[in-house]
Parts: sequence; structure tokens; C-alpha cells
Amino acid sequence: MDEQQKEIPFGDRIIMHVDMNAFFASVEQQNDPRLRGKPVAVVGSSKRTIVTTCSYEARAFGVKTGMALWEAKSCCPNLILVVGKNREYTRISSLIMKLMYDFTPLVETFSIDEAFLDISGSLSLFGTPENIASLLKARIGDQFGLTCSIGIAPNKLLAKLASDMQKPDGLTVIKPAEVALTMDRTPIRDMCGIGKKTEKSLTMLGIRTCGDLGRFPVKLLRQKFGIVGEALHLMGLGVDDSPVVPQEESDLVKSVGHSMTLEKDLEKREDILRYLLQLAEMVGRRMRRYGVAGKTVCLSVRYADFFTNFSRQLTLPEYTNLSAEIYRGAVTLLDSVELTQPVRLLGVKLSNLRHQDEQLPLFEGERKKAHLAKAMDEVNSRFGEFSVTYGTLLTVEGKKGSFVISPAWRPQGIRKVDVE
DNA sequence: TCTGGGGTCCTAGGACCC
DNA sequence: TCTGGGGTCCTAGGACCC
Repeated sequence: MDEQQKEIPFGDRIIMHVDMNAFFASVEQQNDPRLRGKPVAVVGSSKRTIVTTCSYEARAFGVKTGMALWEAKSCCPNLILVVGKNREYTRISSLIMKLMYDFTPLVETFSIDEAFLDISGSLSLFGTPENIASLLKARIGDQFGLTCSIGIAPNKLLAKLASDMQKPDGLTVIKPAEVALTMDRTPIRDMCGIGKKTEKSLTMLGIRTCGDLGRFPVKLLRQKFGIVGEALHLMGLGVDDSPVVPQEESDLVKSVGHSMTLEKDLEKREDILRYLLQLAEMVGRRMRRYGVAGKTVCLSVRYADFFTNFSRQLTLPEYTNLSAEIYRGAVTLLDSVELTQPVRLLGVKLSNLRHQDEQLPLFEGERKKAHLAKAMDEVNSRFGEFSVTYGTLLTVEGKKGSFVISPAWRPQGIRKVDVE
């Protein structure tokens, strides 16, 4: 009897969710022993940045992700601010993901610090799910000095819920027989996919726990939320059939974009154009690195009042990944609106993507442009961001890692770099 | 002294085609 | 006389995630 229970503690599927604890801040503490045991917040480099991640020591003071710096400082005057090192986090992240492949080929990267593993087929090699979790935790701890929280459940939805239940360094298992009780005890907001707004709407229907949600008539949910109502019903029941999709099988990325909150709110068209050019260049470079081209350019704007956001999009006649064409699209969109306030944030995005044709463009002019872009990309990837770029972007104002560009904008537009 | 940046998915209306 | 219906593409906005 005991043996049988051990062998089949779950149904067909056993899914694990791994969530690195305070990932960025923990990496910083690991790399710099002086930060260990101290309240640390990882932040961006610009003046108007926010807390990206903070250490558990900082959380004890009430510091939270998303807080403005002044707010975080007022919670915790001794808070140590560290400017995030994205490359380092990406490097560690991919090494950790690599460890996971030792236990199953079915690893889905959910974000830089989270992954789902389908370990249904791994038990004969490694024993119980709990055993796999312990092994993985031990390896991550030994090799990187980092902790994670792990959830194990019959599906992704519940595995994610479970990993959230004990932090840091937790291990939580939800077996099929425990699902109903867990749903009754779980507030709807804890479920991945139910945010602030949905919580409010559901609360007005008298729904507070996932259990309530599961018992609520689907028909009414469907009336109020459409297709989402269907999904909500299943969430309430703890049902989720979605598979763990490994990287190799995942779809082509759907959009590539960059946005930036400006150091100062801008009003002048020429100032705004300077940033648009830079954003377009950043988007174009990544597109070319991915080997994709896109057709729809989207410009987003946030006004100084912070609450007014809008976007305009434009579908081009041809696919492109050239910065100059992305820029041109963004300028067209900018000129199609009348700005009524100073601008706080600008964003440029390219969507409607497809793999780039390997074949070189047909016309001589197009070929030259493609060659130029490629040469610039090569230099940039060898010597770092913006070593070579369009004329107007050349001057970077001191600060390392900041994207502030020179006020020396030449309205003539894009001056090409001489690569010959 | 105010509140980042990278994405995904869904909706709803309009244009246009058959 | 008073007007179908399905499909696709496009645009703008919103909810949600880390």
C-alpha cells in the first residue's frame, strides 16, 4: 500500500515550478559579501527609477518591488541601492536553467528567475518529486549560493501557486486529493492571472476564494467576462491542461520593443525625435540579432501627468528590421498626434514579426543598407552598446549605463556612419 | 519627491472582401 | 423596399505577468 502511494502520488502529470528568491538582490549579495545580511535594493540607473528587486532584509522594512526610490528610502533609510547588472543576471539565470535539464528535457523558462519543469517521466531515475526538488535546490545552493522556492502539483497553475506559499527556500506540494481544500483556502488574488481589476469584479460578485470561484455558475462568469470567464472557472477548480513548453518548441517572439522614461519631461519635437531614433536603433539591433523582421511599428507615449498613456501603430507595406525605417515609422506616428502635455515616457515597438529571409534584398540600395546595419551590429557587439551608431546618438553624457544622449541633435536626420 | 521596462493575450470597432 | 453573414486585417486600449 505504502509502496503504491509512493509510486503514484499524483495523477498523470507532475509539474514543478521553481522561483528564485529575490533573484537580482541575491546575486548581488552573493557577488559582494559586504551586501550580505543587509537591506539591498536593485534599481535602474536613471533618476526616475524604481525598486526592481530587494533583499529579504529590505522587505522586513516594508520595501517592495515597484516602489519609487524616495518611498523605499523612507521605509528603510539604510537601504543600499545597487544598479542592476542585466548581463550578470542573464548569465546566472541560463546556468541555473541548464541545471534543470539534468532532471528533465521539459523545462519552460517563464521569466529570468522562474521555470516550469514537467518531471512526470523523471521519477524512475530520481525517486520522488520531493527528492528531485531537494536535489535541484542543493545544486543551485552549492553552485551559486542562491535559494529558490519550489512548488509541485498536478499542473502549472497549481505548481506556481504552491511555489508562492513558502518563501524563501520553500518546498510545497499539492497533491490531487488536496486540490479542493487548497482552493477553498486560497484568496482569488493569489492565483496567477487574477489581478487587481479582476479581483475587484469578482469580489463584487461575492467571490473571495478560488473555491468560491470554482462553485460560481460558469454561465454567469461567461456573461460577465466572455472567454475569460471560462478560464476563471477552470482556475477556481484548479484545472489547467496547458503543457510545459521547452524553449526549442516555443513560438516565434511576437514583438520587440523598448521604452524609456525620460530624465526630464520633453515638449520639443526635436528633443523627442532624438529619443525615438535611439529607441528605433535599439529595437532594430535586437531584431537583427534575433534574425526577425516586423511590419507594424507602434509608438507609445506617457504624458507628464503619468496617467495619460496612449499608443499609435502603423503597418508598413514591407517587413523590416532596419533602424532607419523603424524610426521613420515612429516619426510618422508622432506627427499624426497633437501632443497636449510634456512627454514623460517614449516607447517604440515592432510587431507582426516573421523570420527574416536569408536571401539578400533584391535592389542594390537595399543591399547596401542591410550590409551597413550588419557591420554596425558587429562592431557594437564587439565593443559594447553604441560604440558605433548614427551621428546624432554619438555623445553619451558621462554616466555609465545611462542612455542619456547629446542635445546636439541635427534636424537633418540620420547621418550614416562611414564603414568603408 | 512622486510611481521602470520587457512582454502576452483579449476586446471591440471599422474596412474590406466574398 | 430596408438591408445577411463569415472571415481577415488593422487599430487602440486594457488586464495581466515578472
